[in-house]
Amino acid sequence: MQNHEMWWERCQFQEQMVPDLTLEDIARQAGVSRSTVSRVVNNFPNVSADVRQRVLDVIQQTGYHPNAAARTLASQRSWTLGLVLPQSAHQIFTDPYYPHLMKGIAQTCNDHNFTLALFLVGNEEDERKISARITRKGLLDGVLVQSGHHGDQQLIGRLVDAGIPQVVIGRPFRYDNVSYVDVDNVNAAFNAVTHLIRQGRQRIATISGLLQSTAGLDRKSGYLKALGERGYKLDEALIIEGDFTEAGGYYAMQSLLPAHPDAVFAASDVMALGAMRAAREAGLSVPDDLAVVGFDDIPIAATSEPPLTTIRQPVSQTGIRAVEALIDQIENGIQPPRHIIMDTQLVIRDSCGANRK
Amino acid sequence: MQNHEMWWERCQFQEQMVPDLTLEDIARQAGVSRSTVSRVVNNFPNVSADVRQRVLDVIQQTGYHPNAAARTLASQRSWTLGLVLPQSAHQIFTDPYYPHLMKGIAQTCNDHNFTLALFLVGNEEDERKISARITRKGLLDGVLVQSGHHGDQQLIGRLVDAGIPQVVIGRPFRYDNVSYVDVDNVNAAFNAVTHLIRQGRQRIATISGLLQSTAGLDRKSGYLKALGERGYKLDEALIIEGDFTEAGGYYAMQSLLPAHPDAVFAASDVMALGAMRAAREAGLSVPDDLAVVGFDDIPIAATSEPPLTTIRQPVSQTGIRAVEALIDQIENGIQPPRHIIMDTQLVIRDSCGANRK
DNA sequence: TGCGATTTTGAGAGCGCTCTCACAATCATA
DNA sequence: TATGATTGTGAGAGCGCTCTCAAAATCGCA
Repeated sequence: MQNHEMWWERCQFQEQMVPDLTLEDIARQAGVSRSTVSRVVNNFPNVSADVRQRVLDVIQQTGYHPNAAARTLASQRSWTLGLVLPQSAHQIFTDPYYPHLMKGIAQTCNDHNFTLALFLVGNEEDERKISARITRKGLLDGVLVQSGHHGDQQLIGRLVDAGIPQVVIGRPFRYDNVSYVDVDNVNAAFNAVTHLIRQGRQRIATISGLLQSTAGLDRKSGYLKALGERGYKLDEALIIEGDFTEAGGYYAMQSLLPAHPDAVFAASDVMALGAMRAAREAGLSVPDDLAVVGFDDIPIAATSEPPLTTIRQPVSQTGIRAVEALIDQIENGIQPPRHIIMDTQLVIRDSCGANRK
Repeated sequence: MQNHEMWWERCQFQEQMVPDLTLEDIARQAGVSRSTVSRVVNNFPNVSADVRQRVLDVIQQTGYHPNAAARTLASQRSWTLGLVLPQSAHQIFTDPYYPHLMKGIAQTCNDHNFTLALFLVGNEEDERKISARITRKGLLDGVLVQSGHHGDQQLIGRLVDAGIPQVVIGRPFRYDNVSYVDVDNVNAAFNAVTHLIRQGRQRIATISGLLQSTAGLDRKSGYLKALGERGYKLDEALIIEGDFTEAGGYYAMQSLLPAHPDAVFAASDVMALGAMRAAREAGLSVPDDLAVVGFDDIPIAATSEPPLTTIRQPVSQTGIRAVEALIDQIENGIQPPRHIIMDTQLVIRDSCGANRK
């Protein structure tokens, strides 16, 4: 296959319903062999201009489309990529992270003329069914696994064992031999907390993400690193594990309150929102009594009361890079695993106190 | 194919990486013919118990998985469903509607052993590529189109012309010959507005959805119907078209303010949130000065200030029903189009004023 | 034990495409 | 014009499975 942009993507849709045509039919009507039609269809060179045109005309008139299954069988390429969103992802599926990720992935697949197959694994049984389907040949050329959660390691291992090209989105727990793309969570959290330190905050708490996830772990590391570098001494009372939900942030903040923090870094915006709700209910003013920094830059972060200072991560971009890495792996064979780390950006709004007069 | 729950979904994953096996290989090792292995693999009856066991053993040992492309080619069934989220959907992709819809769809596909292929169409070019890919044989057994937007009618028409089994999610503009499943938007809006009337509100405004969408249109109809039935006379100054975004709701509310509404029905929660923000900035108290009802019941609706009264729609359930209808159509052939309408539920919280002492 | 009915098994013809290989046609060069 | 290199075209063997049809094995019952 020489050129991924195929003629039928340019061709106008045929209005009338056509009987199922085969290469053979086109060949007969154009007075050439099956091989020649195949060459035209696949944009191969070595077809004389007039023959090519004759074949294209017949194709145009008849509204012929090649059969996907037959091509896949003969060429051993399905032009389909799988995207697996595991159990952990399923639960927090209302997080705008996923739509954005999927948007980047779907768009990139489309650009490269790949079809995207989506697998949401909800439970153990799903996982069984899905791994069987994925490891089956002739369906997928490669797989993207959104992960970073502890429970997803098995699936990743299976794909490695099956020798299926794979790129993980999010840092996996064990990442020998696996390519992945992740945002730089450690640095992002480091920058967020450093920013709070520069505001003169003394008692900086954190509502971490789930510590079964590498994102949760890494963001906590960044928090600790920032405090450590500035000589703050560790206070366990200022650290609590959240679960990436609004309610989780709310309750986490409530239990943080007795330790009298004057700032909090939440590992997600929805948790930050929950934390602000708890603070508000406790009569604390944000940012005067409590500075808050979130993570994600979800849409409502800009319009919350007060607008939320947060970390913006390039989610779509992450998806794009993952697809590109996967396609590269498919086309050029297995290579040393690549670890792609995406930069983040601190978006300063009002909740951190930096904009006060 | 007698039974959709296939043996390989039950079978344990083979640890070692196996060479690509074919039916032929299994047949040879088990000392039977290809046909017999095929029968075992597909759970056909008419295979003696001992032979079946012998074959299953070999399959188990070798870790054989049938080739998807070969089956599709031979059986003319791909066991894959397409989900198309058109242009309009793409833009408002942060709406939690989509994740929930996809969850229902993906889960149901998995339950029925179908693979789900996702197509996000972002622009004209995408649409060309995607329609070509969809109408190609051998890739999809049927297609779900999330629609209800004016611009999506072309795609639906193409699929009808191509004779591909299809179920539309959301009421299409022209729905002759197309099956669809939609929530009862008219009634939902009717109930929401009737609820406001019962609270004694006199000047009830609406921030409608995009009127290029049937959802926007139908919700506005419900609003008008409720007012009409109670003898309220139409005041154009109380009606404004929104765009389903927070900012849209905010500006819409601002332009509604001069007309002095004492209640507003917003066609989506995010718009309701925007409206409340505008009201707050204008010094209006919700619900005392302005009662607000939204639509969707997104997660933050429960924790907004004040908590938002809204319409809960069975989004996942809608996806489930759509998949089931599509599979039915695939298995039992084209039938008279079905129109499935889902009920909604009014969730009363504080923003409508019903819970005041 | 024999004969028809039933069940189990195998042979083989596709499904619609790709791709190698050989042959035919064209070209450049001497 | 002869010769080899190059380009254009066709024949045909798969790819791995399904499914029909017929043969073989088994069964029921007289």
